Amino acid sequence: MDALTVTIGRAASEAGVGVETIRFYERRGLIARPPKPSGVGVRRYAPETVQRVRFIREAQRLGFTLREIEELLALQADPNADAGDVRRRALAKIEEVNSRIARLGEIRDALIRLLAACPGSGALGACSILEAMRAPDTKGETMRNATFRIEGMHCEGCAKTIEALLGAEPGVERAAVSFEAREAAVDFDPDALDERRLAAAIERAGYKVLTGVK
Amino acid sequence: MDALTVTIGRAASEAGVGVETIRFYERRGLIARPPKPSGVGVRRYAPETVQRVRFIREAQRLGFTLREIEELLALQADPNADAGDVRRRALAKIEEVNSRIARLGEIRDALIRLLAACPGSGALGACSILEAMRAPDTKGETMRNATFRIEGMHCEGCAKTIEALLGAEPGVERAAVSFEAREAAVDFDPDALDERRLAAAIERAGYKVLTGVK
DNA sequence: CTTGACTCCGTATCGGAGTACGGGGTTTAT
DNA sequence: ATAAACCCCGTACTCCGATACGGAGTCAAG
Repeated sequence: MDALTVTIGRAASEAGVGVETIRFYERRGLIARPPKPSGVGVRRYAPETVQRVRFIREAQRLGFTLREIEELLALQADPNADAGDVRRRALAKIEEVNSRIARLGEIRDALIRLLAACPGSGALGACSILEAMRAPDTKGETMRNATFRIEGMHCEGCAKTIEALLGAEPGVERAAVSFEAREAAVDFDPDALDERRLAAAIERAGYKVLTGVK
Repeated sequence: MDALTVTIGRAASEAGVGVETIRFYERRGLIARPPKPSGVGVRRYAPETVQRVRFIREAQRLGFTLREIEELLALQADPNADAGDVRRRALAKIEEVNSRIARLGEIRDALIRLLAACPGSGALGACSILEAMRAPDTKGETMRNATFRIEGMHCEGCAKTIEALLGAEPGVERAAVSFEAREAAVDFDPDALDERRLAAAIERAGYKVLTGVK
């Protein structure tokens, strides 16, 4: 019973986590599970394990996921690893955090605009906030957009042909066909026609539309 | 077969979601499941349902969770509801988003500081970023903090008594006992003593410590 | 009237990070 | 020596928002 080793409960409280969290990290392979002395009894954790758990928590605080932390730990054990690898990861994380902040900023701005336009009390029917949620975004409102994956095009000319015939369908506002991507993007009025009709139009020209494309 | 009603696939594509999403919302009770005509066959969705799904997506875009959206929808159906209720929710959401942004901002700043201090390449042992994760925070480093729930205190005097005797234990840096909260918070040196000893000290004075308190 | 697409419905799975439970065995303080 | 606290381990559940699967039934175009 090495005085430097500790039981799981002690290790957990020293690292500032729950016992179950230690076990969870073991299952995830983030920390090693120390062997039981002579097969039965109580495991004892080395101080390095506690350090490792602290490392994990600190990295989490910095926004890294457990999966990423796994990689950082692997890096630490890799003799060929370079400090630049860690630096690149930190940089990527900053980018990621920045884009999450930007996204949240957009949300906040939209909410603030709604709040500014809101009378603040009265009947719900007049609530401009609910109103805004009912009528999404006020642009491209009635148009629907569909994308088709097309087989059988031989050249740019085929693409232009399809583009023209899609544009000729009543209700189609805009049609773009890419020969390279083998795809067609169509903006159309859902009251006038639907995806099926558009696909049929393409097939009538001798091409094949793969179904189930998002 | 009312021309205004649509099948689930059509409803989904009009609302810009997948078929499974519609079903999921039905299970969650966010939208009503239309009855099947004469018990079998295919359900038909009213346009209001599509509107409702659009509302849900728009509210999601604004940062509301499905649970919150459920409340917004209930509000819409409530004749006693007021636009102020919606306004308050929007405001609370803004606060929430702001605090998430602030949290992410802290993370980003910490990462930026680490990156600034980082040499950028070389051996991993010298990586200041990993180093910072190994040694969390550089303040209050060796002290441990514990909280105890205490039964048997009669007045503020009891709390002061416990506070004094905890402070007298070797290794205790700071002890605060709240009579109102029935709790003690202790900062102590984990190398000198542990929670058990502190609890024992409290019990020696005639109080009861409830175990398993986080 | 066939064929292919769509629908029905229940159940299972994902990902991320744990938390909870239950029926044992082990330690430790008194 | 005994009770209280702690540990072991596997499995299941939590939250959140979907997505996927599979076998059977239904519908519409050609």
